[in-house]
This record gives sequence, structure tokens and C-alpha cells, in this order.
Amino acid sequence: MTEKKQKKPTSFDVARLANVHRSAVSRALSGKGRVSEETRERVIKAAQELGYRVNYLARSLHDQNSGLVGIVASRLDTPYRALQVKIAARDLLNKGYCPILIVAEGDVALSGLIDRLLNYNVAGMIVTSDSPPAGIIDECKRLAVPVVLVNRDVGDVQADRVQLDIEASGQMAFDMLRAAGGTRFAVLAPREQTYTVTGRARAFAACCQAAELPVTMITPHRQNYVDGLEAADLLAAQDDSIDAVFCTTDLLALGCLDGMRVTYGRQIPQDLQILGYDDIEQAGWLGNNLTTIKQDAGAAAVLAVELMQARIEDATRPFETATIPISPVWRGTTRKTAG
Amino acid sequence: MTEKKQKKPTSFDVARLANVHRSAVSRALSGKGRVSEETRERVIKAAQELGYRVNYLARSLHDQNSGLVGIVASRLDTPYRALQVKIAARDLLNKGYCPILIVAEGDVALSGLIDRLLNYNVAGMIVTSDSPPAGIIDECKRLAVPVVLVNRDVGDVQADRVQLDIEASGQMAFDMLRAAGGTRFAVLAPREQTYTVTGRARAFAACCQAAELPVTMITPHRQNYVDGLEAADLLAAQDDSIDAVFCTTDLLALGCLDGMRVTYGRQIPQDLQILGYDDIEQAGWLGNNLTTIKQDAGAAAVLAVELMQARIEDATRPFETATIPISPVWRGTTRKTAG
DNA sequence: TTGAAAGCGCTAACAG
DNA sequence: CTGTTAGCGCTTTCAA
Repeated sequence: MTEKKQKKPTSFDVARLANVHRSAVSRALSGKGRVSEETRERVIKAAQELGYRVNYLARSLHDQNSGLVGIVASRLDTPYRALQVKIAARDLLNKGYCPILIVAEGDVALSGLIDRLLNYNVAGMIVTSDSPPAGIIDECKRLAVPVVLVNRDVGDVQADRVQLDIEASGQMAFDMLRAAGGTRFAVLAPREQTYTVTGRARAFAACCQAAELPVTMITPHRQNYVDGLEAADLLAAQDDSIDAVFCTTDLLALGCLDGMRVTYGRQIPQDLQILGYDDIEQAGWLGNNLTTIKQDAGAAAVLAVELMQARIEDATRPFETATIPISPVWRGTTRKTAG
Repeated sequence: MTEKKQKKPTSFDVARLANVHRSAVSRALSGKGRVSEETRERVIKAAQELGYRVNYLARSLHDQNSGLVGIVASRLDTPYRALQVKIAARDLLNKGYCPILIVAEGDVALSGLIDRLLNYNVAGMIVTSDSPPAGIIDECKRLAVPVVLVNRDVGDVQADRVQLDIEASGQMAFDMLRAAGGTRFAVLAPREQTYTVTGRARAFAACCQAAELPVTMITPHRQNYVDGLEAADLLAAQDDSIDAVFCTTDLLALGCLDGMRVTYGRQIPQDLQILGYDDIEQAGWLGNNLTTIKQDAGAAAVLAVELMQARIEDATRPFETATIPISPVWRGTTRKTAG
């Protein structure tokens, strides 16, 4: 208890105190080999006394498995992503892994960070960052590190994926707005390309065209709230026959809603119907009451973890793509408000 | 390139290929010892050829420093916390550490998870979880693992801290509401105790009492949006002479705002002035336009990392408490709207 | 059941 | 400048 160098106790210290060999300590504590009840007890007692804890790092050196897993995520300060990461991390933790969080914002040298993950010998990684560098994914494959891509399109890389059905998403949006009585459509397609967001905008437009209904593409810069505000400006500048707009993320939708309502004094849904996508918590807030399409963040995270684990256990299994469930959530920004 | 066992190359493999000794590889790659230009080149070339990367885990075994740092956070799906964790993680990454994310939700055996962190030999940890188990902090101290507590009150444990000034917060809230013309106050004090939230509610009430102005305590269950809604119900049930309410978090404020406005048809700020705390992104959204007190999440995160690093470098330095900057943000839920 | 010994991958102190 | 050597803390054969 002296305040000095307090070196952490090692299995050797425990062994000495319990009067056995280090290997006995290992066996007793891991429960892997046969040990007599008596030594087991002595070891456990000694370990407790010393406050000994196994050094996983040393252990991993031996059995080639660190138990560390990387979560590579961008836009962590965004409600949807935060929830997704939280659930993935929790799930990983429950399964005995230890998640390392890599935040990938903007152009910060992502590949350097992923490199670092590789240096830590991660057992796998879950990538839910925008535009992960494709080269890195190859590198992971080369090193036999399982990677699961969440809603990301990385060239034609072979990997396990958890994805939205883009076509179904566009179709569902179209069906919802149509069912709510929309006739002249607009869709928000951010200029900054993102696989799923841009994709569903395109799919939605395709549905409109197939039905020979007019659709206008509005292109805000990115996919956040402020971009929704920008979209409102663009929308207001259009001829106002547009009566229904599919905002490809809830953040866009909420910005657009506020912009149209507060800045331009439009009545929603009377003058214009708005549909979002994601069903983030804020969509359900009373003041917003946004009709949207729920993308199940929890399910996506859990699926990702499952896929990763499956590949860790069997590196040769065929690549799999799991689909994230989606469902309509009717609220107050459309004229139709119930199933 | 064959699809077989692909064991990861070790420094030994590189050494063999470059025709030098393993230690030369280490020296060349770490840039720590003197190496001739020629060998350095050969080593680097060989390393690249093999796709070799240093195994940090093995290295850490030698120099007793894993470079791993724990971030223990609860309520990660909350805007303020998500932002804080994002910035802390990014900062850690920039400084060469690798953050392990522990999500501490509810009663999930937190101490087991922190134990795991210790097993991974983390260089330090940043705790921004609600009610971290005090025992664990002691354990960290015993093992000489630096811990910095962010806005947490853990008994009288000695540790580095990053904290809000609770008294100043209550005072600022009071001053703002008073300056905006409030005369009969209410304050939201969640029943689920949280050091800072409960604390500033108390401090605010004290200011009212000191000024001999009436103040009503409203006690919603927790501190989220839905609890704000609950608070609105409680508030509406009061006699309606209350003209200004300090909601101790923005989430509470936003819920209360929506509840009063949507459910009870009150005009804000005419009928009631509302003040939040935190300045989360949503507070600034046009439809909310919440007057609040900004708690600088970025600054808090950066301070935490700094404190942790300082202690890693010098374990004997005196414990320090850094204060998170706060500032008024006037928006539309108070009658006064500018500085 | 238990002890001995080898080895995981890397680094640093020490010779040469 | 470079090779040798001795660990870091743990696990796992292999004998005894």
C-alpha cells in the first residue's frame, strides 16, 4: 500500500504468493486446464489479494487474437449515427469484444487511422464512415482482417455488408407521398454524393418518371439540417406547384420543414407535404412531427456485429449482404397520417 | 499472394528478406536508434514488399504503454454527449492514442466493463458516464491508471476533473431570466440525480430565494426530451402565474417548449419564457430557437484529454480541476433576445 | 495434477 | 553501425 512504484502484479507474483508455478495460475484463472480444487482456491485467493488481473495484451500475443474491434464512423455527432455506434459498441462489448472508436471526419487522413487499427491487430472492423478509402479495405483483406461495410459502396470490393435496399427505399417514399395525395414532386439529392442518400433520391425520381409524374431535383450541398434550410430556399425559388417533397434524410427534412415554415410561412402539410428518411429521435418531437421512413439503426448495428463475428469464426464463408429493415412512419407532415 | 494461411509478417520476416537482424528492423522503422542509410532503405523496402506492420500489442508488452485509452460514456445517443465523445476521440487519435469506447447505459455491469479496460492496460481513461462506480476509480488509482472525470461527482475521490461551475451556472440562468423580465420562476430538477444537472437547479433556486423571488421546483423523471414533455404537464397543472422556467438541459427545454406550445397552446415567450442549458445543435434550429446557456463540449473534451496526458507524463502532479466555459446564447424563447 | 520450457513479436541494453 | 541477448506477461504443449 505504499505510494511507490506500484508495478502491476503479474502472474508470477501470484504464483509466488500461492506457492505454485505460473502455469498453474494461468490454468486456474482461465479455467482451461485441469487444476486441483485446492490450488485453484489458493490461486484465486492470492490473485485477489494482489489485485492481479490478466494482461490481455500479453495474452493476445500468444493466441493471436486481441479481442479488439474497430468501429470506423463519420458524422458521429449526428443522431442517427450516434445511435448506431452506441448500439454496435454495446453489442460488441456484450460479446466480449472491445471496440476502438475511429472518428473519420472530412479529409482527416483516414487511412492513417485505419492503419493504426491494423497495428493493434484488431479482430475485425465495422466501417460506417462516408467514403472509406477502398485501398484500405484491400489491405484488410490481405491481412485477413474481417471488415463489414455498413451502407457504404466501396467499388466492387468483396466484403460483408449491411445495406439499405435503395430501390425499395425510393419506391416506398414514392408510394407514401403518392398515397398522401402528392402529384408534383421534388426530391433532395445532396451534391456531396453518398451511396445510400444519393441512391434513394435517384430511385425515387425513377419511380416518378415511371409513373409519368413530374419530379424536380433539388441539390443542397450536403445532408444536414443547414442543407435542408438551403433546400428550402431552392424550393421556394421554384414555381410553387410542387406539393410533395422527399427529403432523403431526416436532418434535411427537418431543415427544409423549418425553412418552409418559419422563413417562408408555408403551411405544412397543406401547402406542401414533406417526407423524411431515417426516423431519428427528433423527427418524432411534437414540434416537428415529421412523417418519415424508419431505418432501423439498432438492427443495422446488430447485423453488422453478427456478420463480423461470423467471419471471424469462419474466414472462408461466402460474403453476405444483410438488409436493414425499413418501414413507413406516418406523422403530421403529410396529409395522410395513418397506416 | 496465394489464398492460404497468410500469417501476418513479423519483423523477423522483414529481417530475413532485408538480410539484417531483427533489431535493425526495429531501429530502422521506429527511427529510434542509429542505422545506416543503406540498411534503412533496404529494411523499408522489404517491409513494404511484405506488407509488414509493427504489432503494437507486442511492443506495448515491452514498453509498458499500450497507447490505448478508455472513454467511458453514457447516453451516447444524446446530442451533447455524442459531440463530446466525437471530439475527445478525435483529439486522442491526433495525439497518437487509440480510444476504446465503453458505453455505459443504465445498470449494465459498468464495473465489469471498466475492469476489461484495465485488463487491456489502458494508459488512461476519460469518464463521462453518469454515476461511475466509485470503487472502480479507486481501483484505477491503485493501478496507477490516470482517470479524468468529466462533470461527475464521485464522492471525495481525488482525481483530475473537468467541470462546470455549478454556482455560476445557476447564477447565469437566474440573471438571464431576470434580465428578460421574469418574475415568478420555475426550475426543472430531474428526480434522477445527476451531479451537474441537479446542482445547477439547486443553485438557480438559491439565487431566486436570495432575491426573494418565488420559485417552483418541477421534478420530471429524467433529463431527456420526453421528460421535458412530462415537465410541461406538471407546469401546466400549476397556477399559471409562473412566467419563466429554467430547464436544466436543452433536451428538457425542448420537450417543455413543445409540450407547452403544442399540447397546451401557450405562446412562447409571451406567456412563458424558457431557458435551456447546453446549447445542443437542435436548440438553434429555426423551429425551436431556444435561448440557452452554451456549455462548450469541444473545450470540455479537449481539456479532459490534456489533463489525462499531463498525468500520464507526470503521475505525481497535483490533481487539477479545469472549468468548462459557459456563455449565454440569446434566442427566441425569452423576451430579451440580444446581448 | 503439476512443473519446465518454448515461444508469441518486439525493443533496448550491451558488446563487438 | 550492427548483431546478440534478455526479457515484457501469458499460454500451452510436454514430461514427470
